[in-house]
Amino acid sequence: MKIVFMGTPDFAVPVLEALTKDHQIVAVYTQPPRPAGRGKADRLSPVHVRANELGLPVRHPVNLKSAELQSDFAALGADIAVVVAYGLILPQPVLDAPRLGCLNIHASLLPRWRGAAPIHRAIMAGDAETGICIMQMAAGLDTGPVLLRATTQIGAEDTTADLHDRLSKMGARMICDVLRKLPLPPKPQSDQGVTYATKIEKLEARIDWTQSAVKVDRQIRGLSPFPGAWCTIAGERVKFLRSRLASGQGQPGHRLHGLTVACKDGAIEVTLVQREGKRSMLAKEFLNGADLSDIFD
RNA sequence: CGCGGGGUGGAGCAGCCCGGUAGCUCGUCAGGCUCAUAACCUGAAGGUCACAGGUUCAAAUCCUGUUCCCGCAA
Repeated sequence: MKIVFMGTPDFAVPVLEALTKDHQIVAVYTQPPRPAGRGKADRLSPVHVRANELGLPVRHPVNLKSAELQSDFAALGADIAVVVAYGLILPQPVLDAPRLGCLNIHASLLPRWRGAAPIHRAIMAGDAETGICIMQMAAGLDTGPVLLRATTQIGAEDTTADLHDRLSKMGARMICDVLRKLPLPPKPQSDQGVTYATKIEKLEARIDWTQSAVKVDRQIRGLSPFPGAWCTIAGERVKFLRSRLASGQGQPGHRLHGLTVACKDGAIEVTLVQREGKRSMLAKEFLNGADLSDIFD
């Protein structure tokens, strides 16, 4: 099939790669290069980079509001568009342009966690499972009818990075399935159980040790690796990237032993950390180095 | 040229400001102790101190350039 691919971050890359095997990608749409990272230099999106490597034509409009851009899109004559974490609202004319419409890969069990950060939110909420939904795109935010759905368990020590990886691969496999089996019966989303996965704010990353151990643990795992939950130790900012619940009691923020820290109730054990200016390291390695303050805040 | 931290035996760090025998916590290897252990004791191996210049009697340490890694911000 002739496919238009629309996506931006790493999550979308495996999907693009999978599609190129059996289909013709007539264009790749992605977010425009923006100044990012350390230098301030314009940086291409991960999808943009991969598309270049694959020799695919890339388009990166700031939005799709103009009639001209919309007719350019329609002129591609695609059978279908596959959209995954693109980051732009698609106007109705765009949704209608491909012969078979637009399909979206969403990393949650819709209608739960519609929106921008479904993986982070699922972990932070302590969900036992999440998954992938492939839906026929409609006007609203992640409201379209679902064509294919699959679930995966969220392990007690899973981080967003872990799930992100797993779900990305699932999505890639599933979209290929869907394209092979079309047409599939669209199943409208329930209007019960709708929740929204709002964008992650930097402010959410600061650890508050007066929260329960369960919440702190979910926060650490949910925000790993980005933006990374953190606190300060003797004035130095330290990110915690993996953790698990531990036994123990104490003053919130006080280190009980190793990297086991007391919360409001119970404690958590941090297993992967990253100091400023350093790469991430196992708790064991971290503990070999500096002698630690006993109070984290 | 957005701000900033760092590259020291296999790992994590100290030493650098105030140049002059390379140290700590682990790991590894050998031996000992122990019913046993991620425990303990003894000993050993292992480092061109990122790279290249410069200053100096002498540079991990001071100066310059290069390169790689990372935090903030976006």
